[in-house]
Amino acid sequence: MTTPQQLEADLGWALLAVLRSYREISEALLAGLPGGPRGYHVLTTAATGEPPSQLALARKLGVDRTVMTYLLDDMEKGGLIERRPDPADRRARRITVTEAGNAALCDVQRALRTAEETLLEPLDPEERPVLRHLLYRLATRADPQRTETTCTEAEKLTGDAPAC
Amino acid sequence: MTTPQQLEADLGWALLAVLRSYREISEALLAGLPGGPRGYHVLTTAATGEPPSQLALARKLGVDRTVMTYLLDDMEKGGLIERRPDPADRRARRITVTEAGNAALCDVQRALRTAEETLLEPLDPEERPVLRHLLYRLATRADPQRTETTCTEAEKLTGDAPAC
DNA sequence: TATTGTTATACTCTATAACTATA
DNA sequence: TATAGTTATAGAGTATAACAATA
Repeated sequence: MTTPQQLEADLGWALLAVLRSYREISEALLAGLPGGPRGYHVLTTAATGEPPSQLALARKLGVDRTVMTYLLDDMEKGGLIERRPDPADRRARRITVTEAGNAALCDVQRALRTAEETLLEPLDPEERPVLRHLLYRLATRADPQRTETTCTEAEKLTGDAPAC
Repeated sequence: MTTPQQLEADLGWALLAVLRSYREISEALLAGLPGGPRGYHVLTTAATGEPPSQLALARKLGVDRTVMTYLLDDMEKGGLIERRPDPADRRARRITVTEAGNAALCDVQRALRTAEETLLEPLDPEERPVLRHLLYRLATRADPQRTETTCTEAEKLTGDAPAC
């Protein structure tokens, strides 16, 4: 029979399986959002700090810049983001999140928080933050610039009311 | 500023980022294998226990059965697997791993083991098995039948020599 | 000359539908 | 009638190439 060490050897399989579960439970939540899961990542990235260029967004999400054009087209039509000219470089466009975009982001974030806890339910309550912490440290190692929007932060940037 | 709790909130992002790193470092390893990452998963699944049907494999990998046909075509051409008629159901085919397939599986598994440790290097040595364990428990929750091939087991099944 | 963003095109991947053979 | 597997076709998603504007 296989030992626990051997059972836990296939890290890639485990990662993929967990991500697949995550996608299943979050799919419904993100279905209404223009751009889906990617649209959500664009919102979280664009809502924090300096409005990023399209190219910076594309690199951060790991997609081609042409894909980013189509994605932002949808999100702009949906009223979630705006393309503003970069005063320092007239080739580039800065992606800013609209009020509606911030509202949508907050809604989705709250729903995702619940969905994530559902995903982690098989673990003991004290194990859940451990997994989050370890995963996050690995993830930021791969992308050290990463910072995350919180609802309150997003609202500060737009000068918006609470609601979140 | 964001607190650690807030920073670690986006589980989906962290999972995806880590999986992306994993794919980067394993890409080269799996490039030569017919079927790539999926071919590897087919090998690990088919090398353990009863040779599965194509449909069972498709469900386990989360792909359409037509995709499985093409995937197995490539792997059969590459000499890694064989399609054998199921004696109990002449519609179905049992996928068995050839000797060459087992050898390839062992090679890839050994290389992946190293690659995984590279991925986990940012963590302290005692944290690495913790992450593996937590991820694996979540993953098996989603797919409770999961068992994993070990090289020695695969060799037992084919009556093969060690080499791994 | 290189870079940002857009558009058109081609390619890859995946799913749908129709078929054969079994059950 | 339903299921396992195959094949052909259509669709979605993605990348490549060419372009305009700017650096």
